[in-house]
Amino acid sequence: MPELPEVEMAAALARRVATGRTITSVLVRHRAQRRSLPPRDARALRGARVTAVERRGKAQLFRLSDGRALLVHFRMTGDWLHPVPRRLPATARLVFTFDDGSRLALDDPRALSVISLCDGPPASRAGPDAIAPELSPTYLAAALARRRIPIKVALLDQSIVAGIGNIYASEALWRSRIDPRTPSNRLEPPRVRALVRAIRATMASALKYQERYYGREAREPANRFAVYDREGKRCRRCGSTISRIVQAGRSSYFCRSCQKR
DNA sequence: CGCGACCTGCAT
DNA sequence: ATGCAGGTCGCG
Repeated sequence: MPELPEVEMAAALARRVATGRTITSVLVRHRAQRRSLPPRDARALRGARVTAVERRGKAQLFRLSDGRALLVHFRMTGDWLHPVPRRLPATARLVFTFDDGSRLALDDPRALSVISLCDGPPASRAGPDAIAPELSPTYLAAALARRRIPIKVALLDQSIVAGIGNIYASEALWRSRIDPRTPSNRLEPPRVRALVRAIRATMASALKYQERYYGREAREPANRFAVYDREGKRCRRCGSTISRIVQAGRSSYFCRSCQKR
């Protein structure tokens, strides 16, 4: 579930559980997670106190009182599980135990999540966060002018904007009426402005959705997305049929009649 | 650039 | 059985 809004909610949960706590043990249950967090690193986490949990794009950063940091990336299907049931679900790939006895588990059916221990604040070449004021039309226009990749592919590039993934890229382009195939350097300033507004609106509404439904299983509104995964259905704005194309190996959904190049 | 690899589960 | 999935990296 993890694009910016989902990670934001997950980070808030981790913050509530872990801030001010000392890690007493780290259990790594899957080989894939052992690759990024080898046993010696898992052991080296014992006794570390978590001073803060931050989010940068889709990554979460657990700051430790000794200056080190734990970097967590959910990739495709990761999420936090809390509280952790007595009987661990098979998909619980890693479990933290804290000094107050509480536990926090990384739940990830596909086990693609990455957790790694850094000596200091990790250097990142991520662009501005999708909900940060630094994502200005001026900044984005300049970044887009430097390439000529399709705008949908540009939105997935975390070094341009951090936090947007495959779903919200399609959603933001639909909102701003931009064809996902438009070369990034051919977007005129007014359309870049519209795109920035659309990104913010898309993230805001997803955040609102997350606040309502995060951690609950049932009752997902069927109309959550305007275009994502709606191939063949009707466009809510103009009634035409939603198309699916593949860009950079990922599905893009859009309305050919109201999204223009 | 696109494409497979990394993993597992789900729908067809 | 096949193909697909909300992400990223490294390869040719």
